[in-house]
Amino acid sequence: MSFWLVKSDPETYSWFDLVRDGSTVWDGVRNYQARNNLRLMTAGDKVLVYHSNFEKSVFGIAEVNREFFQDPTTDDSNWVAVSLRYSESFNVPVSLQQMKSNEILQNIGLIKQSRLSVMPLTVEEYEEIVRLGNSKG
DNA sequence: GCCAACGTTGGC
DNA sequence: GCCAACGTTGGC
Repeated sequence: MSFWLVKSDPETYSWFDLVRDGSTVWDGVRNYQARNNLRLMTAGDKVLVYHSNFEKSVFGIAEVNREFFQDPTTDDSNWVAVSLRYSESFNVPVSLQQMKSNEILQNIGLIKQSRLSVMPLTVEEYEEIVRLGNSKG
């Protein structure tokens, strides 16, 4: 099993939309590096969902429930989508600032390469973010 | 709203 | 194949 972090502009599609919908097609990715990561996802992989822009926090955990397929929003076969299923919401969202000041998380793509929208996490990084998200208040 | 970082495009 | 110009993203 692998671990990932995906970014979304909450005005386009937010974590709360995923909570409501139960699952969604993660489409519209138009960056080769992000696309390559989508192609590496396998069913059951854990995916943290981050809001860019004004919220800048990880809100919870989703799971890959359908591996990559042609992005339905384009006929261009370069681009793929996956389907994600809601898994669990954090007690407290984990902010970008918290992650930046955490030693374990110094090398995550979110900090190192702020424009990449789909990135892998190590198990240590994944578990640290989940730990922060499930801590009390 | 500004700007840094980065990706893409196109002229040569 | 290089690189300048341009567009987009996202943090501040």
